[in-house]
Amino acid sequence: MGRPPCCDKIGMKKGPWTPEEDIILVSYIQEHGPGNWRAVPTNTGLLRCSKSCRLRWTNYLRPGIKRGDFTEHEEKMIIHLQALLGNRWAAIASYLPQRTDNDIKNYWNTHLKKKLQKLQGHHHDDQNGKTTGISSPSSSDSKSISKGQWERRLQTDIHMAKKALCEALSLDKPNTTSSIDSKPFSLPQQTSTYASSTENIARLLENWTKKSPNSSSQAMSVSESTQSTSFNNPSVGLSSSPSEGAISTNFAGFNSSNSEFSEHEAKFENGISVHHDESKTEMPLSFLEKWLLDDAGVQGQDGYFMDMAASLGETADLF
DNA sequence: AAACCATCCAACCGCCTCTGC
DNA sequence: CGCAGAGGCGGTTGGATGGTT
Repeated sequence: MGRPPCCDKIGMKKGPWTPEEDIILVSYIQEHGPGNWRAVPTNTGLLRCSKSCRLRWTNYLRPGIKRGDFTEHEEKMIIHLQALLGNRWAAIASYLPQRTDNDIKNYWNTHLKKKLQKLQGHHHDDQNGKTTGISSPSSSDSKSISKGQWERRLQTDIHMAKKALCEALSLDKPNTTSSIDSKPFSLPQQTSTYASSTENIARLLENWTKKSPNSSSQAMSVSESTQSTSFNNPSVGLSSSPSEGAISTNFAGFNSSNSEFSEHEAKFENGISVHHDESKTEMPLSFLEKWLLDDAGVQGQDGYFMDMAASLGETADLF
């Protein structure tokens, strides 16, 4: 409307983030926690708008982000969830805590959409144009879905989510400290998530030093000014050195004060797996994952899920 | 080796929702 | 209740990179 975009401010920088900026941002968030993004540029001196800072954090610097190729398991999850939720990438991302909504969106647009379109075309040839593609609520097919049907879907969606949560909470591992409030995360998780962040920074610095060797010392002075442990050591988060304890504690406090992250993690602590290592696909399926991936399970639901099963069963042929 | 094309993905933009006053 | 500001989200863009001709 009348309100100018925040990035219209004079002097605001745009474009790719430099490692220096990343370090400043991470250092600030480590100290103050994410949130109050409006204050970030003013308090850090970053010439970035609040939105840009938030985006950079959530999509790139946030701990626990897994980068690289999507696993087959993740692909399936995305396809199923997209069919279920439509292009609600943030919602889909909440089921894949290691991936950002932007990543999922990009992956969908560049890989999965094409894959499914190809498949859809195939089925059109095979079955005389019978609608066999994914049944996305946001797709053109969804226009034929009545409002009532859509509401039922939504209700079922909520019901299933509730059920999943209940089951996850009640059937959860007996020895887990189910008290989220007492201590949200175990230490290894913290260190591991921190390691991810550290690795992000380390990777950045690595690339950065290749490009501009002179600026690395600058970066270190920035990071050293706010924390004793250097960011450019990827092993820091994984090690069990005494100094790591300080970092872990730091990030423990950081996590607990981080509504976005801690909430995100807490959501998945019970039942819905949170794995910060690369062995995610090897882990046993959670209830929800089973539900998402098991077409037979889907078929037991109402008409929507019958439709889902029909369409998803075909998408499953992809793999 | 150079030009062209396709793909990827980080970042931006604009709209919507939520919250506080 | 209405308004304004901040955060969040989804769509889109454009630069970088890799592959092909």
